[in-house]
Amino acid sequence: MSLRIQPISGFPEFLPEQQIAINRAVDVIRSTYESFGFVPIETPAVERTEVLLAKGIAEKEVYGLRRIQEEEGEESAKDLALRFDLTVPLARYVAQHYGRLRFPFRRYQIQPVWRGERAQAGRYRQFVQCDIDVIGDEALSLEYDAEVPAIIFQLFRRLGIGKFTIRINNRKILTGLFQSVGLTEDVAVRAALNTVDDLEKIGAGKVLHKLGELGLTGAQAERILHFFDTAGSNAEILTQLKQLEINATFAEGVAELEAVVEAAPDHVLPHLHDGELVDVTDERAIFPDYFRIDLSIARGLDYYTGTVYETRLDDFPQVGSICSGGRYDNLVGTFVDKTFPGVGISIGLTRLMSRLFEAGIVKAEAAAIAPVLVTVQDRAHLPAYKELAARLRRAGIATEVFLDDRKLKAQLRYADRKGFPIVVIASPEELAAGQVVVKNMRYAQEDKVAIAQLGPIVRSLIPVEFG
RNA sequence: GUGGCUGUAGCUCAGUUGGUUAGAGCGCCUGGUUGUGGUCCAGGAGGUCGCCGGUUCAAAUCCGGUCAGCCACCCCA
Repeated sequence: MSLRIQPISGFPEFLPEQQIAINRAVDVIRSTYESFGFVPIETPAVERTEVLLAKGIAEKEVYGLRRIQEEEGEESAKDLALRFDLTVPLARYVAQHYGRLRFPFRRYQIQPVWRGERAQAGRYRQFVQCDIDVIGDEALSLEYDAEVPAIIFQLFRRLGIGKFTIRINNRKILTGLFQSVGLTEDVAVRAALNTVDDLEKIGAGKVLHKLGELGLTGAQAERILHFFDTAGSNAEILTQLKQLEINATFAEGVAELEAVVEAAPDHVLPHLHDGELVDVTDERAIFPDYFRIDLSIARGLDYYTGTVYETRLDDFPQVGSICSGGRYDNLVGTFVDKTFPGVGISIGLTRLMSRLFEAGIVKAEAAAIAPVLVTVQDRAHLPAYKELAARLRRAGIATEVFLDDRKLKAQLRYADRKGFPIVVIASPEELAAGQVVVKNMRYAQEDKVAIAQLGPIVRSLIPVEFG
């Protein structure tokens, strides 16, 4: 019998060498988040559909859940669904547990989400998000809006993903702007937000046309469009914005944006630490080059109320956003009659990693996760070979023993193909003499060493990427 | 969901105007005698040519259907 084994489009899986690289990236993400005091949580893959759709997420993007054989009265596909992001489940989680949480509640969450759209390069139907969010009780300082992009900057610098730009804006600026030309209905404002969000992609002409469809006169649409010509450094843009007298909402957005942009650099560590190595680059000095105001960023999700972020790789703009988020003052309030403003951001890990592999920025070569392979020459002495491995593991060195009955040649080929940097070889005679051969596969160099010295000697040969 | 392109070995692909036992590269296995991989050489395993139906003496090759994949739109990490 042969079943269909083709992959399902949009549901990615990776080879070991890639998964190892992904996991290493997750290690960096997790440790960076934790270094800022975020605590981990996980939430179920499944939520009630009404919870997921409470804040205007498009229904057609959500996967329903049901048993293949449903029974009468059982919760079905229209009642239960796979989560679409990690932010809405977080809001539900906070609404449910707020009595036992400490605020400001800082959590990170690294889990898959599902979206029912057609897959494409860099666009998946299942992908992993790495979120951080801060939720306040009643109030939440704008300092948190400033901290979030600083953390992301530091994290991406540690990951070494090449040049990127975190673009920031404040929705109140755009909302105020649209209100000033007579768009008062939420629906109309939202439509206008989505339109200008596409400015870079669809061009000025189409944006003008779409704004016209929303009821703006030609002059008003031109005025809106002209607003997006505002350019320069962050400070220059802010100066120009402050000179405009639009309305209270607009002014509030500008003030918030200014506060966030000014506070952000203080959250950046001056230098990157990688174990004992310290990069001499002044991270605070280069930060402004990676963190820029972009007035056309609006974000598609409805729940954002103020600050919004969107991050792209400078060399691969067509990939789209790899990390975005923002401020949501009313999301938790959807589920409980209290006020818990929040701000957060999400890294699209699957998209990010798949692009880094493609571009060769991250190398996925070795499929070995242990640096050492102990080969077996004489199966009559298997216990002695196993003891060699145990000795290495006791020394904290991950080690694999080749247990199949194959020739040494085949065992070495296996070591080569899988990418072990170090191989231990020993004949029964050598074992009896308390000695083994340690082979460095990369430099084709061998040394005969005393078994008693195996741990320290092997450790000195382990390449950095094996930790 | 809509439109365009594609569907041949594990992977990337070639297959002349339809004509004998369907090919290449990579990968995999074996060997090239002395415990030693990565290079080279020789040999080998592996395919009902996405699936179903039709035209034909004859179909991977033409036609119809179907399924799947890729790209664009929508939307977004």
